Formats: sequence, C-alpha cells, structure tokens
Amino acid sequence: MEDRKQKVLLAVVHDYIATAEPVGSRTIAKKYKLGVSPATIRNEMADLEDQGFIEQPYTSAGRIPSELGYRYYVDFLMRKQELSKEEEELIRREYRAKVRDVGQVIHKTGLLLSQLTHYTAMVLTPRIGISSLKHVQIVYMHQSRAMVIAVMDNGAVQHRMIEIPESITALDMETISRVLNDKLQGLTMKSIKLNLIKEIYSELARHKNVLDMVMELIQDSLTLEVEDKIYLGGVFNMLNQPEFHNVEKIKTMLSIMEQEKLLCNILEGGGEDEGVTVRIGGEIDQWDMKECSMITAPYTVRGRKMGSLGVLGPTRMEYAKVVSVVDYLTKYLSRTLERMIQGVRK
Amino acid sequence: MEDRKQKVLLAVVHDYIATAEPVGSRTIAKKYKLGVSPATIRNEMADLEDQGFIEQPYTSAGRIPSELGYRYYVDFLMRKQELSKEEEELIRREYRAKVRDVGQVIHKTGLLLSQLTHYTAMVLTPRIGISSLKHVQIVYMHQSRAMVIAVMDNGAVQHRMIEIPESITALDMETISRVLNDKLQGLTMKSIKLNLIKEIYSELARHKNVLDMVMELIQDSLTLEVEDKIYLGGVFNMLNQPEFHNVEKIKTMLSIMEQEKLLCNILEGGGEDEGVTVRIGGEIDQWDMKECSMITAPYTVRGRKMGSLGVLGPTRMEYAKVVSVVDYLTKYLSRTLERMIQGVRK
DNA sequence: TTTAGCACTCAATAACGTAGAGTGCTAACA
DNA sequence: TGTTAGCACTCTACGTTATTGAGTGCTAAA
Repeated sequence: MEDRKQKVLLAVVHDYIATAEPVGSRTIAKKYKLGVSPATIRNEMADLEDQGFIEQPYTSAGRIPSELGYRYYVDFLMRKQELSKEEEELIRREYRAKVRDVGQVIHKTGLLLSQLTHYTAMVLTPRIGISSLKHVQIVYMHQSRAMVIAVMDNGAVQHRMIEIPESITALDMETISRVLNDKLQGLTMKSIKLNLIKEIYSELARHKNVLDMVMELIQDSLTLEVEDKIYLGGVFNMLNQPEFHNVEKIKTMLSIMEQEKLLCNILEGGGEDEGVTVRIGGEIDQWDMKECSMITAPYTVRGRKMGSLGVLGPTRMEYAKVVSVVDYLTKYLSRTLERMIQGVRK
Repeated sequence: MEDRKQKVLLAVVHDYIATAEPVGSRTIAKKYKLGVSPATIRNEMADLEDQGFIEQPYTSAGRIPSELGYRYYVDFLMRKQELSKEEEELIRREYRAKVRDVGQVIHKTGLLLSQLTHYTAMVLTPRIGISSLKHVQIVYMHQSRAMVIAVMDNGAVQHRMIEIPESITALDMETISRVLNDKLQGLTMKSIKLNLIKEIYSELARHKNVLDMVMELIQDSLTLEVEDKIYLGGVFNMLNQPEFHNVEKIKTMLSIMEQEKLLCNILEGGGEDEGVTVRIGGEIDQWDMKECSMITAPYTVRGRKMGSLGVLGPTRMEYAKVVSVVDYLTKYLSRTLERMIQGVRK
C-alpha cells in the first residue's frame, strides 16, 4: 500500500480509537498534518473504502475502520508501546505484596490487567496436568473424624474430612498412611493397577471402610478434572465505552460474562501456543461479540502452557497499549508461577 | 388501618411489583374486585398518600408504593409463599451432585439463589473463627523443594512450597515435623509463648532457615485474616428489571458489585444474628442503592453464625417469594455445611 | 358514604423543521 | 497526472410543537 494511504488509514484508526466518532477528511487534514488538503484525503479515503479498510456508517458521515482495517493496522502499522516506568513499578509492587498462593496471584494479575488497560480482564487458572501421588496423610481430628490429605507431585494439595469408626486408633491411621505411601507413592492414575489395589485392601482388610474413603480422595486428586476457573475483572469498564451505551448490548455482554465455561473456551480459542494473539470482531467466533476484540496470550511454566489470560474490549480498542500490557503481564505471571509451583512434571 | 385501605395498599404493591407501572384507580377496580368504584378507590388512595404509604411520580400518574408502603406490606400484609415441589426438588438435586468442598457448596448455593429468585445473589464464604493447630507435616518433593502442610482443628488446611538446603534429609524433615507437632499441637496463636518458640529453635538449631519458613506458614494459618470472599451470581438478572434500563444506574450498580469489601459489609449489615432480614431502599445504608432492596440471612453451623447470604433486587421486588427462598436455602446450606465441616470450635 | 361526570395535568409519542458535518463531483490549477 | 477549491447534496442529530391518553381531584347528585 502506498505510503500516504497507510498514513491516512493510520489517522483514521487512531482518531477513531481516541474519539469513537467517525473521522472526516477535514479532521485528518487538521490534526494529522499530512501536508495535503482535505480533498486529497477524501480521494484516498474513497480508495481505502473500495479496498475494504474503512467504511461509512451512513452516507455523508465520516469513516470508521472496518475489521479488515483494524487487522491491517495491527499487522503492519501498529508500533509497540512500551509500559511507562510508573506502570512497571506498579506491577512490581503489587506482585511483591501478595504472592502466597496461586489463587491470589491469578487474582492480582487480573486486577492489574483491568486497571492498566481499562478494559475487561480474564485470567484462566492454571491447568496443572497429569500428576502423580507424592504423599498421603491421615490426621486424627476428634471423636470420629479424621482429615485425609493428599499431596501431588505438581504441588496440588487436596484434603477431605472423613468419618471414622470409634474403634480406630491413632496407630491404625499411621499404619494406613504408611502402607499407602509405600505402595502408591510416585504413581499416576494410569499406573495404579488393579492387583496393587487388591494388595492394599488385603493388607489393610480390617479398615476397609476408612480405606474406601481415603482411596476415593486419592482417585479424585489424581483424576482431578481441573475445574477451569476464571478470574474476571473490570467488567464495568466496558460500560464506559460509548459503544456500550445501549442497554441491550450490555445485557448480551453480561450474560456472556456469567457463563464461565463459554468464557474459558473463548479465551482458549486463541490457537497459538505462545505469544500474544489479537482477535478482532468476528474473528472471535462468538456471534454476540462481533463488536469486541480480544487480546490473549498463554502463560507458561518451564515452557509448558498452563493457562491463558486476556483482555476483552470494543473493536475500537487501544491495541498497541493492550498488546504490550498483555505481553508484559504474561511473562511476569509465568515467572512468578515458576517460582511458586516448580514441581511440574517434566 | 381499616381493612379496605389495606386491601387497596396491597393491590397497589402487588400490581406495581408485577407490572413496574404506576397503578391507577381504574386498574385496581378492574383487576382486584374490591366491589367499589374507581372513585372510592381514588379517595382511599388520596388518604394512603397523605399517610405516606404510596406516592405519585408526577401529577396525574398512578401511584407507586413508597418505602414506608413496602415496609408496611412486608411487616403486616405479606403472606409467606412456600416453595413449589419442583423448586424443592431442584435444590435437593443440585446439592446432591457436588458437595465435595466448601467452595463448591457456596458456589452452588449462590447459583440456586439467583436462579430461583431471578435477582442478584450474594453468598459470603464461611468465616471459620479462631483455630488451633492440629498437625504439621513436611513432605519432601524433589531436589531442593518441600511442601509444608498445616491442619487446623476447624478443618482448614494450608500448604506452601518451600526451598530447602540440599543437605537436609528426609529424616531431618521427619524430626522437624515431630518436634513441632509435639510442642505446638492444640495451641492457638495466643497460647504460643515466646519461650516455647525459643525452645523449638534451640532444639532444631541446625535447621534454622527451614524452621523459619515452616513457622511462618503456621503463623499465617493461625492468624489467617479470613479473606471474606463473596460469591456473586445473576448480576445480569438486574438488567432485565425495567428500573435498570438506564445506563447510568447500571454503571453505579456494577461498580458496587466489583468492590468485594463493600459488598461484604453491606451483606453483613443486616444486624440480626438469625432469621431473614429485609432491608428496603434507604434502609441499606449505601447511598447508591436507594432503589434496591436486600433480603439477607445468616447461615450457621451448630448455632454459630458462619456467614451470610442474600438477594439484591429492585425495591419493587417479589418479597414474599424471595423471603421464602432465602429462608429455605439458609437452612439447607447450614445443614450441608454442618455435615461437611464438623470440627468447629465449641 | 358512594358514585358519576368533567375539567385539568402531564408524560410520552409523533411530526416537523433546521443546522451542521461530511461527502462526491466538477473544473481549474501546478 | 496529481492536487485543490467550490458547491450541491445527503443524512443525522436535535429542538420545537402538536397530539394523545391515562389518571387525577373536585363537585354535585344518589
């Protein structure tokens, strides 16, 4: 595309992103100093419209970028916009404060994401993957209650309260723990064979019903269908966007936001296994989101994809800024998780 | 209040709840068969307005209930509306399905609450209260990593990954675990004395840095500022209410919904330690919520209040229905939690 | 005490006119 | 051949005005 045409397109995109109003030739001539008259710009715009990069909402209004226009902008015209010193400082500070458990980190990340971009942030909780058993422990609580705890090699911990017969002693529980650890340690769900289980049951025949409950927890922990949880933040930022001044649109938007499953699919739909993905309007294959764009990226631990995060905004989004923020935060999150989890299966 | 006046008030409240339109005298005469003409009803309405139970949005419109009117309705006129068989069945089924951990139960309850009422549901996670240490365990993971697990007597479990010197052996970790269990078991934060800690440190002097990290986890677990989490559901139900067809209102609403802390305070502001509380309009002391009502109730385990749940809707809310649902679900939730948690401090 | 009749009020809706932003086209210009 | 000024034309947004209709309050009769 000729240089001047690109400049005009860039002007349209920038101005529309900034003002949310259709952009006219006069405005461009005045604000963007291309050194030519409005009439010339009009000619260029007519061409750009023919080629499908911009469109008119109605005869004799200004132009707005089409999806194709945004796409061209993102792919060829956009220049990465680094974070400011203050923003980097903010991120560093926030992460320092609360880095205790994974949930908190995810939460914090989402908060930062929505604060920095002023759009809606979505962060998927890490999907840990296949794990093996590291340790089982039965802790006597009181009367007829005990706590079973299972630790996985990937650092996940599950616990459950169980009811135990009055007759059982602390020693019994230690025995059970010990036998289970001996037999099952290091095994994944798949590698636990039927006769191994039989063996355990025969060895601990006296405690069948306790064993039942413990084995159930172990099984649950090992097969754990990771209940893809998602953190959502800054939903109400969307309402400040003029394109959502229509109640109907807000409604469809919010109803999507309440369907966690759907959101997860959309978030994961980015494809690529690494790097920032930009999806514009219809490229998100969710009919109700035609007027939105998403910028997503997976975060990793030791090179393995653990989950994704992303930003949802109107197609008229500040792409340059958001791409930088998403990129920066994914890396930061990856590093932080790496330090926390570690024990991921190699 | 005279009988007929009550009937008129009731008619106004019912009709306004159903239609969201100011109610005129003709409508009442037609729909509610009081056996008198519109003119008579007009007179009664004029009286009711003088007494402050109903009001006119503008001259020559119908009447709508005032806050006082709703209050009178809730206190004297409203008749409890039992749940239908289908609804009870739904609740039972949903609870059967997933009752594994506390988080899931809270989530389910919120979902049900919003589904059954078609308003916004809020459920506070249980606040467990002072706890004492039941068990500490250090589990070796791999290379220089270990997992510390602390179990409280109230059934809470905390875990954290720590870094350990290569030199440390599995036996060492067992020793540390054993010493800590011996010394600290059964103690609350308050009852751990300084010289007890010194004693531990001197006994395990060799492992000072490991001990540091373990003690930190124990301290965190025991002091655990219960991070009042809240489950929110059905926010978008609000948008179906005609009173929220105004974008500005939706905005203030949503911005409140994103402030968890604030929500917790509001939810807890109900006062009473048991039973369903109805707060109408300004009775919620949150300025932006003048046009909303809340119906809340605390849930308990063994008679001790653990948290609250509630429903937020427009002042024009189906009070009778919602009160029943809230009442029913609090009891159901209390029973379910009782079965799950048990070990609460007596 | 109740009711019919009637004048009056006021929001909501529709109908109309106007202003302004922006275009496309044409013709002149470099 | 590319650029620019001029101008007629288009279409939305907005403000003004008229119309409708629901609902009231008051009065006087039953």
